[in-house]
Amino acid sequence: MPMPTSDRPARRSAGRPANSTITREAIVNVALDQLDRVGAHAFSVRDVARSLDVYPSTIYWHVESKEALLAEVASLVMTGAIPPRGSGDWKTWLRSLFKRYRKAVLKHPNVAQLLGAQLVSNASLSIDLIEGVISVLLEAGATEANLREAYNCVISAMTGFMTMELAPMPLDDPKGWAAALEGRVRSIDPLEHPTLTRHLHLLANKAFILRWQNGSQVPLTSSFNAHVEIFLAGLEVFLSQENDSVD
Amino acid sequence: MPMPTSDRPARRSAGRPANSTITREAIVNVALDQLDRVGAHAFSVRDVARSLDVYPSTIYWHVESKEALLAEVASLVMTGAIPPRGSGDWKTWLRSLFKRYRKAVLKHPNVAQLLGAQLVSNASLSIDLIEGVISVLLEAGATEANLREAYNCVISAMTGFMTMELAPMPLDDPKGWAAALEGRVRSIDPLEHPTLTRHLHLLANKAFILRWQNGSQVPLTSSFNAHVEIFLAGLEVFLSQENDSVD
DNA sequence: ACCTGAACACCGTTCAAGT
DNA sequence: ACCTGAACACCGTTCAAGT
Repeated sequence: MPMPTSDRPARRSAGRPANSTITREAIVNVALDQLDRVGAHAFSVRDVARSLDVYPSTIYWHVESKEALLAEVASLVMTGAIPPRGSGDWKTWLRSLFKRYRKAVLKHPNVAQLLGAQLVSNASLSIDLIEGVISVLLEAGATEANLREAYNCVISAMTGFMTMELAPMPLDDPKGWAAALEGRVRSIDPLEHPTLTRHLHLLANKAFILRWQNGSQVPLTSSFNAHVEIFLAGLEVFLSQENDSVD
Repeated sequence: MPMPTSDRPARRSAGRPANSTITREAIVNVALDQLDRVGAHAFSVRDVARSLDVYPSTIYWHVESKEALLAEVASLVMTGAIPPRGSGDWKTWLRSLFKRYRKAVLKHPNVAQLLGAQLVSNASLSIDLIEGVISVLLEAGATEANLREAYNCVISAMTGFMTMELAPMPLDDPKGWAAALEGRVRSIDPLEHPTLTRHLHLLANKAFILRWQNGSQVPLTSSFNAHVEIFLAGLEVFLSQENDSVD
């Protein structure tokens, strides 16, 4: 059957509709819903069209590609994640940035895959974020010689951890796969890997590579917080290193 | 035409072949080639089958799924990236780990997408890596109270930066997209974003969000090195914090 | 045991045609 | 301007059937 959905009774005829509900904004909202439900891998523009009860080609009148749609979705999730300036020193501002980013992404865990590994980030992360990071780094003592490096490290610190934390589990057979990994983890040879064996109880299902559930089911909050503090402490050391010629 | 390839003259008939060239290993090697050429997004098991001049279903006799195949490819790239124990102190070992990881991934940039954002990492990163990281962290002074956090930060520091650095550019229209971003970057309003404008020359095409080529075309080596040093310095601070009860 | 060949249930995207 | 309807060129995966 050629209908987008089989149970919807009223079929819209061609031409400009009286009630123009199919806006770009509506498409993006539905797309975010889809992404939340099925993940980036199973996300399809045909499903978005089905939810809106239109043909797939309709989507392409409002949006240029699947990629552009996902970029828009990602930037929707990111709105409001940048802290205002003037709230404390550089460490406070960066800490606030990281925490706001985490909060925003945890509301829609599947966007982490977009922000980290697809260059969607280029379109989704705002110019204001960049301006804020640079200002704060200069305030922290960054120079022409190390500003670029410090900036790149801030952006990667912001996104990197959560990209891994929220990486998707294998799609099919989630139960069997989890059981298999759990079995593999629990049957590690104590003779070959004594240290791992001794500390496995601390790590099982709460550490990268050794877990069978991802961050949306088992958040790694304390590790993320450690990650932030490690980065801030390290950045301070890094920025104070080449300052022998300044003072 | 039903043939997998149209130009190959000799078509294999069904049944067990005399020269059994289609091994699991051969499939993984061809898959790595494919991944290097087309990227994770365009990678298809049908293309792998075409390269081997067999039907797609043949692949599925040797390998359980596309996902499992990519996991195998990733772990192939990772072999040998773990430094041997006993070479210096914990900082030296971790630095060596990060540099080896970078070297291995740069040889096959498209696996970065697999290692970072898909949970392929679970299958691809080895148990030996875990054992090494834990040992070295204990040597560095990690306790039961912070081992898990430190471990998670090491793994994320290893993969996070490069996942972003090697994130794929938009597939279609790469030239137009690059020009568009370049234009957008160069036309930033100096009044609204004065700091960014002043330092844009340092960042253009060499910084996250502000670049139009990815890490395989424009490597961010100095930033990665800074990232490593920032992490190591920060980790040292982190591990020495709760040690007031020890000495 | 290992492969063919066909089929199933999907995709993203394009484009003429309608109103 | 905005949508239909059909089509194109693909996918991953399954499964009976061959040898």
